[in-house]
Amino acid sequence: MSSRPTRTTRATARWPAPHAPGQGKGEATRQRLLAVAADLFHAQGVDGTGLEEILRKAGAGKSQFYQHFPSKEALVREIAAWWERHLCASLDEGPGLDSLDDLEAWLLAMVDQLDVERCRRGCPVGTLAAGLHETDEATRAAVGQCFQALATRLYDVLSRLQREGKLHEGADPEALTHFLLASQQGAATLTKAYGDSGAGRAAISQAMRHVRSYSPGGP
Amino acid sequence: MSSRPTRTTRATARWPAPHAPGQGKGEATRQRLLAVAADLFHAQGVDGTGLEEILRKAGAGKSQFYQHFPSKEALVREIAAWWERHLCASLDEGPGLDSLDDLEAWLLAMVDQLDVERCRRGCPVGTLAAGLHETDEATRAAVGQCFQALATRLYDVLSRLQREGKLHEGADPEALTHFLLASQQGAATLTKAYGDSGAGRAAISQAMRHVRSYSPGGP
DNA sequence: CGTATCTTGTACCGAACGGTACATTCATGC
DNA sequence: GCATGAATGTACCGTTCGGTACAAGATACG
Repeated sequence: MSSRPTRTTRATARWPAPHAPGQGKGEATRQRLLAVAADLFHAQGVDGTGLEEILRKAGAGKSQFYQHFPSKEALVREIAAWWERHLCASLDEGPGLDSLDDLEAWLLAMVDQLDVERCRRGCPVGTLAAGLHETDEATRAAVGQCFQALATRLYDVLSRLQREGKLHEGADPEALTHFLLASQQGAATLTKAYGDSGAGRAAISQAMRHVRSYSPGGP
Repeated sequence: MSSRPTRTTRATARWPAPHAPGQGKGEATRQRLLAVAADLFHAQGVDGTGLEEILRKAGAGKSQFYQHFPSKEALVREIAAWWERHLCASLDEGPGLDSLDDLEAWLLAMVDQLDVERCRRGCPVGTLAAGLHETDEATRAAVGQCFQALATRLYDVLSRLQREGKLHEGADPEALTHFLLASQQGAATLTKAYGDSGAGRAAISQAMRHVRSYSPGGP
């Protein structure tokens, strides 16, 4: 391993201060640890995943892990933030949700993803939430913030649609935000429990029917 | 193996066949183990709960445990069935859900229960579902069956309301069943993640608004 | 009482857990 | 080349894990 191509006598700026966060080989290891942990936590839960397994699949040693994270608990919090970054980025960078059809497509795309995983996984964030212990307040806050961030995006979409006249004035964007997020979470839970996405799709379809009832064109 | 069923000289009935399911001191221990495990799994998840902790809180030894359950995994499956029994019983024995108001009250009562637990727990069955590992098919089936049983009850209620004219003919009781179950699950997840039941209540309130849209009297 | 059977407590197993210590390797600025 | 400090590999810590073995205690029948 190691390689390190690109030696250049001048232009040292290429190897820019090891551990100046954001670059260097260590940062790559850190990102690998995060990605592997996110995947394993998603597949088997936090308590069902040992550090050793994460380390093995990321090809890292324990000392590397503890250089980047003070504890497994801290890693879990970072994983919550990791999902927040990834999910929000896919919302912010996408083409934007400009209609109720877009919104429904976005929700159904998440169920499609569950199908790709053979309906044996749930929502990654929901899995983190369910795995919280009663006393672990710091992690709960991190997971809550992740949902909060998603809710904010959803709220922005709904209130913009309302401003554009695509949703009645009487609609309550905040309530609908919680409603859609809950539908999504519940759909993921049922999909995983049944090992089939049929019930989840039906739930989301009904949920969107409700949202459309606030559409000027009628449901 | 063993058993020794119902020898009767006369009136041996006092010690009625140890392990003839349903009586004896062993059965009481078994029930204590089930109740303690159900509570701990609910609070900290399956993987977050060790056998020793269950044993300690139930005041039992390991040999007692392994007399009743062949493994921890089998215990988890029994816990799924345990919740199925308890939740269905509370539905079957209750006064019955004879109106949409009853239905909404039932859903909100579950959120009330979350509040009692300071919003630090989710739905007990949903927690089991989320804790499933990708490969643990037997347990997934047990959890799925628990949801299925609840869905059946819900479906019966909705189709009866429809038969009684309290729901349009156009309503789809099966789809609404999945929809309500998902809303309930999602509400529980959000409640636990936020540490607050506000969002969950809003979601359920919106969900019932949708169901009521199929009510003849209008939403 | 004697004995057979069931029930219980506890010591123990190997493996895996989260976490620490520390010596080595590697890249880099001087 | 050399010193420096980050990056890495690995051995090890005490604890807990799920599960087993087994001896002592309790109970019913002859």
